[in-house]
Amino acid sequence: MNARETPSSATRVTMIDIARHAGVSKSTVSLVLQASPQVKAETREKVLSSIDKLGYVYNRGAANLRSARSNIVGMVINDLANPFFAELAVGIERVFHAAGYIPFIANTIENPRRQAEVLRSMSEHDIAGLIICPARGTRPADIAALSGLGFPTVLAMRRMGPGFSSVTPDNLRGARRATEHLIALGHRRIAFFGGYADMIAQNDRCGGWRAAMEAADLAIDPGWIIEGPPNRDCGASAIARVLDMDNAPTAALCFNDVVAFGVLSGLERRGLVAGKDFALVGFDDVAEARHTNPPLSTVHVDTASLGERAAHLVLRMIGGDTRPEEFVSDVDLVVRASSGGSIGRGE
Amino acid sequence: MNARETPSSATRVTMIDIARHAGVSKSTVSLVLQASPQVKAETREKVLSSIDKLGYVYNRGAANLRSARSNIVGMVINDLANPFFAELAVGIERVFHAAGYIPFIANTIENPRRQAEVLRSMSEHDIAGLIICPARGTRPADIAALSGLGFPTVLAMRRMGPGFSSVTPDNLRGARRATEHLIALGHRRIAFFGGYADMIAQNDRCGGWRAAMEAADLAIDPGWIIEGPPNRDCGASAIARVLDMDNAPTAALCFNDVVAFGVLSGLERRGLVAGKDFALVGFDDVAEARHTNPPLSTVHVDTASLGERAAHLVLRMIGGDTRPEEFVSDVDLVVRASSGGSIGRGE
DNA sequence: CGAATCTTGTGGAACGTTCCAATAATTTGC
DNA sequence: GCAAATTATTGGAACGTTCCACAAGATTCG
Repeated sequence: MNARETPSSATRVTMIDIARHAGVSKSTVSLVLQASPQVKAETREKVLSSIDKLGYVYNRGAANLRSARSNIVGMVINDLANPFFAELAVGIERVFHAAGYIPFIANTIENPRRQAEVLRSMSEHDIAGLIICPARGTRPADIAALSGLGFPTVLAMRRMGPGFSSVTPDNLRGARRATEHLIALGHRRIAFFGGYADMIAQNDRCGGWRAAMEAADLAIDPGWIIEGPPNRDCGASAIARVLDMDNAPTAALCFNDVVAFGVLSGLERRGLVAGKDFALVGFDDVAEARHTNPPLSTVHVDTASLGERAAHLVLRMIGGDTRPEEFVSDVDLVVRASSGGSIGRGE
Repeated sequence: MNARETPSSATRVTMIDIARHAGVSKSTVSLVLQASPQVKAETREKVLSSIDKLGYVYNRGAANLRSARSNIVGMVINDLANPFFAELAVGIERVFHAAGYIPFIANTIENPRRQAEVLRSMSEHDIAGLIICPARGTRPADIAALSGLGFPTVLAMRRMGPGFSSVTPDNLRGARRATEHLIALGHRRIAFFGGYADMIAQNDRCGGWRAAMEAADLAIDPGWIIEGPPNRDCGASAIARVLDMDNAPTAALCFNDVVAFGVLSGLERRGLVAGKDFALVGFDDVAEARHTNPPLSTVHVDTASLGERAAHLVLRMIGGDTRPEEFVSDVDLVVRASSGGSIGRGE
């Protein structure tokens, strides 16, 4: 039935078996598998057919050990359940796959200890390169230590200054434009929800918001800045908290879309509707943002291409060109219904 | 400054270097690293300190080669951009990480050729086990071939009968209950959107819909079944197509939430609102479902625990207990606004 | 036609571990 | 205080590749 010999015994088929079966040396088999041009077509056929007959499967671990070259790359994500990071991962994976690399993936859930564990595990596996979205609390020294490990590293969604490759959206500019949009709609009291001050991305986005507020001569109530994990719950509780203030804001910029989704449910729970009773803008423009109730105004990030860019950068560095590069991708404000028309005006 | 000697030269630190530095044999170093109880505490300390001083990093590839045991597992997902699969992946990754395994991840985007490529790549890396959500068009023989490769395989979201381990939600029952819900609301013409008939999951979900229709003695117009890829576009175009029929349905069950999201935008584009002008139910209950406009009625799947279950199953099989298990997880109908009140009643 | 060159193929060492059998060091029992 | 038993440690072979230096045969060329 099956042309292949079923290897019922536990021993695996190796290059040596192929060599014996094809009547050549193991070196020749190796050459064939590396598609070396210096083996005669006829010999190649013989070897290939033996490989097929015996059901041989290449052992990349052994090859890697001997050649000191690996086709494994690492991908450290801090929140894979956030659609933004999932989209990013998809872009990265696509490029790596096309280039013949296969990624380890790890989800740190913003936990530095977990991050340290997976980084160690990945180095033990001798990865050729790494893309990492550093968990909150990662110190620059932690990243710097990676460079001693012998593989190129690209930071995603977090810059670390010259000397480190990174790929980020233009957080500051995006946040600033989103805030200006709210101001133009007449809002004077605008809040910022989500993220922690010790996260660089939060710093930039919050900084953009602050810059816009200051440029418009608007005072900032410290109570309008609600820190928290970048998830739905954070958004829901932030909006609840802020609406009870004396000096309640009439609009908010969120650290990201997921936080904004939480705000949406928080508003709904109080019978309020975004875009009418409260103006809301997110950040990232994940696919779901256009389907929310109401559709979410947000800062569009070209996520997939950001991921692809990161992957290409790693590949370039693996290729020997190790010059670091800091790539900042352009962003766009996408106005949908959640930032609304004209409430809060005239105040 | 740094206690570690910076290995400026290209040669990596190996167990032999540690052995030399600690004044023991490489075997002893190996024993220490395997936490063998048969090495004296004092020796262990010596070795550990040398490891720390020289900045040694364990080479799992070499270990794996010699011991024929791997701590890599494979995870083949067909659409990581779908939040459902992302949630699934998170659950799986969590369990594997805790058990000391590290996953390769690959996104097949429903492409069998890509799937074949990644499976080959994973076998070449000698994975210890595999969880796969088979791409559309995967034949049972393709999966059966995997079992000859020497690692346990668990199917996720697709059964393949006894002999194969799998983990799936109760698709048939979920779809049936969702449809009964729509029927109870008075709908008589109910459509089914998304997926292809050659996908098992679609078969089951569509089958559940059909069963409920038949049980209620409702005729099915073949035009109500719109096949397509399980993504937003499919939902958007399906609703557009169906609303122009003579015999237009007043409600629809979608293959999954993402398709339902597309229907939501399709409806909006025509100025219709789900739950009022058309009743809509999704499947999966991804996190975003409660934030859509209007919130989506859907069949709740306990995704994370489904993923965890799959991972535990693989681990059990790696552990030597290779009895296959078909796990079917319970589902629940979650009624939100999109399935609405009472339109379409009375025909 | 002999040397040089090119083409094709080869055997053995090496990669960094684990495993095994054997030895060395220590403790126990009487 | 000596054999036996136990505990700690060790050297070398092995895992499945790639790499290197070399060799045998074919071809070119003046």
